[in-house]
Amino acid sequence: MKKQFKRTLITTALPYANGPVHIGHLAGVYVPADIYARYLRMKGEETLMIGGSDEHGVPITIRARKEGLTPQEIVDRYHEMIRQSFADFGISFDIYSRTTSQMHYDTASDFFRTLYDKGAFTEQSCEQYYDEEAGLFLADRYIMGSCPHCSNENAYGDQCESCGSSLSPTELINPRSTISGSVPVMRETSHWYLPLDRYEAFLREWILDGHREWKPNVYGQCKSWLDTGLLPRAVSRDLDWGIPVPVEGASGKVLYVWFDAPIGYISNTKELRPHDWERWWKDDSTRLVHFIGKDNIVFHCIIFPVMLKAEGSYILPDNVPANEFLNLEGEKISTSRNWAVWLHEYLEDLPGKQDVLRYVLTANAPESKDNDFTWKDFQARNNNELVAILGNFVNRALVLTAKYFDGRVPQTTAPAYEYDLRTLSELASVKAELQRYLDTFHFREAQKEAMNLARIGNKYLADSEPWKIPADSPRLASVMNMALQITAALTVAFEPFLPFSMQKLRNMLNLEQLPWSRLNEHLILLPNHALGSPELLFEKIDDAVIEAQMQKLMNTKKANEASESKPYRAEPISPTISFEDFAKLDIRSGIILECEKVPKSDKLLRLLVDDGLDKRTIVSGIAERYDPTELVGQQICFIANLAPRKLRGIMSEGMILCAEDADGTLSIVSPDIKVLPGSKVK
RNA sequence: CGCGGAGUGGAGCAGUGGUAGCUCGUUGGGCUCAUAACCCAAAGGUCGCAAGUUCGAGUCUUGUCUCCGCAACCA
Repeated sequence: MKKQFKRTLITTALPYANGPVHIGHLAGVYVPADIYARYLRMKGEETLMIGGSDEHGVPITIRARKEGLTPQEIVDRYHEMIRQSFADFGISFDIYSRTTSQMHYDTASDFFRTLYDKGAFTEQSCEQYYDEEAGLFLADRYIMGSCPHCSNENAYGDQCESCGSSLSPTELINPRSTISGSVPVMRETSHWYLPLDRYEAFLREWILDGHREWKPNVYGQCKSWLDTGLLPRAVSRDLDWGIPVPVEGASGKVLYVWFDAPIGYISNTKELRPHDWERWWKDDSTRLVHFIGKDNIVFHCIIFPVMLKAEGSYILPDNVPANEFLNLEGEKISTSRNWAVWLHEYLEDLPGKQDVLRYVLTANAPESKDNDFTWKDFQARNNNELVAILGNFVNRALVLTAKYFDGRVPQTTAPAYEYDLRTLSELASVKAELQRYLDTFHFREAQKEAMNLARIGNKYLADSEPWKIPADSPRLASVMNMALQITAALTVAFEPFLPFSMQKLRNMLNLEQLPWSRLNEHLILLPNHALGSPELLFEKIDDAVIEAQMQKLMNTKKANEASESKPYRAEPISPTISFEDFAKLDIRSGIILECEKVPKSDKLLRLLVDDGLDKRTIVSGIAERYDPTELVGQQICFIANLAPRKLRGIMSEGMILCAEDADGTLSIVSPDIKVLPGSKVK
């Protein structure tokens, strides 16, 4: 049984305010959400579309520090930029707010407090690095030290940017705080956790049984999380940028950004509708729909619903139409590598072409798998579809009317031709198909169906050949009347997809915006209605324009290559050590007796090594370079007195010495003549 | 055997048991009102591979290969 809803609340993923937005954002989330919202509004359904910037979290504080600004200054800048981009592209938010608003602070605080008072959280302690001088706990990114792999002295606590290894802060050698420069100490801290594991049964029933209609990528991802088993998730952090945890004795702690952000949907609704927001969030005749990218599935299908469920008075999402990712010219869009088409730059280079991008991104939307945006495809879709089919039909209809009827809608005459009736019935079926696709979030197909309407129009003109009909024939009047009615229907069918162009088209028709229900009417334009002046709806895009864009990307690529493959320079030599320090190292030669790949790992080999006294197991990350079978019998050098360490469950007793080339290629260090196992290396 | 998604004519996609479709591109023809646009027609696919269920499979089952993403991981 399908549930009857009275209104729809659409939320869009909150973009993170530490950079501008690009075509991937638009294609994955905002264009589909906007199409859906416009469609519902045209149908006269009560609809809200909520958006806003996500402005907390560690990366923003790091960017602020790097640029010598406050986090607030950073988010002010990008919030404004993002807001402007969305406005420019006609994303029709009812509100676009931000998570640094007072309303959001209050709402998120209250939400946390309610769950806290209900005992919905658990509290756990753990050890974390603490900066005594600055007086705060350090997030991974705030700790630097020497990389244990490549000895780069400026590795971060979560990653070494020199060798690309991902790290945990405790691995760093000589860790130091990036805030004060002091040496951090381990200190116990405690955090609140949302015990997701307690909600497994609820989630299983709600999603796996109750929402089989969700898209395969969403449903599959949820099922996988549930089958793996859920763990309690921390909802607080030791940080000074965020919403303070509203609990006594929790100073220095803020809400984890992923706890805070989705509540932003609620805060922003409240800000927009202070008096009746609860109708949108707490009335089960409201339908809640989250538009997101695939990276956010777990937060919107698991964590946020659990938060809402734990609070108790909120409705849950009815659907979460998550899209996959959009690539650019065959490569992943990357902010840090500047591999993107930025919305603000697009509008500078191609002014007035918002709808072209909207059209292309919808036609090629990553609805079921990752898709690729190419400038060639962009040009082809503009020239062959928007210009040649839609724009051209409109132009034909208007130019002919201007020519034969002085720009006034001619009187249609009965009896209607059989061919006219058939064309009218096609209009009705276009409407039905459009609705079917829009209702199920198949925007790509829906847009194609709208384009069919223009095809029907072109075919109607070609078959009816009004240019061959005598000027005084009543048939000419009814043919042109029909062509104009189809044109008017186009303003309805394309309105959700191409709002700017349809406004332009309505001006040409001297027509106001119509509700969805009138899409299949054939009497939209009344006889003798004066049309506005015709102009071109879309323009062809020249090769030169496309080449300029591709050149821009090529330049980016070159710049990236240049910075990546800068002339090789060896790593700086580490600080001088004493002979005593060196003597602490016990380096030996050995012979590999056995060798096999460690299961479930990409890079690890488990080696059994004869060290002259005994056999020892060493795990080494060389599987990508060496075939296990060819290593047996190979002489190696290894550090014999290194503290053992577990790797993927196997205790590794030592470290193989390898030379690592600039490109990361590994080469085992080996004595060049046969030596006895256990021979000292010095 | 960590998890999920995807593999359908040159390109991009639809199609969850009953004659394999759509858009673009290609080729040929028509038209000339229109931004050399439009209309018609044709060519082009053993639906990744293999086995199975079935009267019948792109569609269900099992196995397998490839691509994408996530996770893990590099003493």
